[in-house]
Amino acid sequence: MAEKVTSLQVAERAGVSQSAVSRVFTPGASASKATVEKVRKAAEELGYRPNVLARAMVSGKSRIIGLVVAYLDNYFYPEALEILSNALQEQGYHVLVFMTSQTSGNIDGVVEEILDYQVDGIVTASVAMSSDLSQRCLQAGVPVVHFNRFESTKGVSSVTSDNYEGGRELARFLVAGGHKKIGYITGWEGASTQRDREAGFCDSLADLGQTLFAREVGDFDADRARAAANAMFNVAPENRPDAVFVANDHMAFAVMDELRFGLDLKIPEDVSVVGFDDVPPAAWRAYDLTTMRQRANLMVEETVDALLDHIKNPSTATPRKVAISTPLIVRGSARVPDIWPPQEG
Amino acid sequence: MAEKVTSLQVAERAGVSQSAVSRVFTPGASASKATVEKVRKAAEELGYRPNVLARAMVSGKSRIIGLVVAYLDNYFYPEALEILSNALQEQGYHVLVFMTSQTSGNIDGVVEEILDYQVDGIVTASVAMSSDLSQRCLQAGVPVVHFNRFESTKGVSSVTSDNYEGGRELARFLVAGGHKKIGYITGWEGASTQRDREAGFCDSLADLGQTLFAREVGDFDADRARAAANAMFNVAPENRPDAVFVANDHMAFAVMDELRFGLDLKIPEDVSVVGFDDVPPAAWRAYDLTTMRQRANLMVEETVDALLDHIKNPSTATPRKVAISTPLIVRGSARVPDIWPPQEG
DNA sequence: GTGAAAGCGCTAACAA
DNA sequence: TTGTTAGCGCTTTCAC
Repeated sequence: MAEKVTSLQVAERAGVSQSAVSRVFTPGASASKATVEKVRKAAEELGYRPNVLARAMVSGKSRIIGLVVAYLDNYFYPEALEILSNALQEQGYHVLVFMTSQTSGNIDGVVEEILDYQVDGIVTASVAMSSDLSQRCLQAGVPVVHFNRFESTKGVSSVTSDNYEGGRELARFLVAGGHKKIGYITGWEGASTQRDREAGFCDSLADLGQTLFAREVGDFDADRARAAANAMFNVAPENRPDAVFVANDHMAFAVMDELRFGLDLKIPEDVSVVGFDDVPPAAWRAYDLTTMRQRANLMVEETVDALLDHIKNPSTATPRKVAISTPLIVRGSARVPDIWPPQEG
Repeated sequence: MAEKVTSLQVAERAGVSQSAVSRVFTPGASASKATVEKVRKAAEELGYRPNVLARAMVSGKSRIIGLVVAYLDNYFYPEALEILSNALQEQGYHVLVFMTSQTSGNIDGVVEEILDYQVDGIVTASVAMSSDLSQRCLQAGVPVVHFNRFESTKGVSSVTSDNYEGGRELARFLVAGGHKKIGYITGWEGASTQRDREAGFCDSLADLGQTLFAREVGDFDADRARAAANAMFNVAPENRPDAVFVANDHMAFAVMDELRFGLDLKIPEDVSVVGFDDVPPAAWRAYDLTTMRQRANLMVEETVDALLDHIKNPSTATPRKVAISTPLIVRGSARVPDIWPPQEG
């Protein structure tokens, strides 16, 4: 077992001081060409690599970002995680993952654990933490950015889609498609994403002279969504919506299955279905779901941007509340208006 | 910005030595009831929490596990990641994620980076690393376990499904179902999972007096699988397979879509389709895919078990090669034999 | 440009 | 049981 090689050993072999070795491996440091060469050679021969943890201790920068994430069964998150992790890696950071569940209210405990690792920043994906805790992070000088969850807490940044406007657009689309009895299956009602999507949808509906024809709670859960679909559609034909907005794709797939296979309804002939997220299966032919695209790449970009800004300029950086616009992806699960997009003027 | 609270400050406030504080926060240490109380109180008041990194430096144990993972678009991995992360958390470890791509052969570089974090162990999910690198890890005293990828390298553990036996079972199922022209769409041919599934499938076919009727390469990629399906099925009817085993579910969905919507074939009437993994969408009614279940929970259990064994008993632990059996999940995408499971005797 | 020296916050002997 | 002491491997003044 070839034991750990330290900078001191490299120094001895290169015939320089230990601090010289440190400088060679420190990006912004100065060393003569000769020294650099000697050191690199010795390091190479010994298989030396700097100990990130030791560096973190003295510099106070761990280059670790803590990520709190709740549920990976919504396929938006694996996608986002992949992009986020890659983006951070490119900046020389790495992601320490902390799983938690939305319901098991131990999120605060998880965040404490994260802080113990002296992370340089925290990203929470779709989980809410107490504003108490947010304060603790701020006080500890650890910037927090909420991904896909708007948080009004002062001082923390959040990056989401423009869920409100996305909801509005969906309503316009459905109404333009001639639908008169429009239903909505909600996400988890504690989530800002859910609230914003619903508010935008209903406001827009109102603008167009309609109101929600039916509403059921889905909690962002496939099983509950299925039940919601049943409650909403397993009724006399005249009480059946002719279109339904399901608060995210994950639920929408379950709803479509229930509609087609459970209730023998045709999509979009009997009922139009639209979702939100545009996760990969939305594009699968069996679903072909019309949905609002959450642009994970842009969201991540903004997240990383905000995070690094706070890390690098602790005093001057100002919290951001970013809302990314969501293009409507028109596919086959909902009747398409004759005129779409709407004519100008 | 309430600056970092150190154990020294707690010590002063509690009127004890700094090491007393350390002991109170070290699981297996001894301290009198009185001391414990004083220290806990002081720590509480100051909001003290031990610095994991400092602890790691001196103890040599970081309680960080490095996870190298390639592609999260196969939904088996998010699932596995979630279970793994939770299992490790329960043992007081955390997961540092490193993304890489199968193709971009920089896996070795990634592993070097991992080592820099002084991780206590490494899990690679479905990626191969050079045996050179495996050696480096062993030499550094960092145990490696390969998840879902068999590696013959001496000294490293691997946990997979019993892919060979799974392949065999699928062949038995298809043949018992009366299929005579059986095709196979491969995964990435460099993967042990792919090789084992195919070997088992073909060996079993041979035992039953058949051979592969058609074979196309799918590379575990949805697009390539679609193309493969087209190449295999867009032919004169008599040259068309009556069943196809697709090397994983992720590809199977694309194949089913292509068969139904591209070629207007009925599943399972015109062609039976079976997959491997049993990811959540396999159970969605629109696919209802008959497939071999990879039991992620058991696989993770074995992975964690092996890893901790190596970490805790560096000298005595012996590398393990675990293969978890895979139950066949019979759904509607393939014709079901009249007699199934086969009668004994 | 370079080396000496002082720690970062903690654990682990060692004495007491 | 407790306090004292010596580092873990590194970055960073500070003289030279």
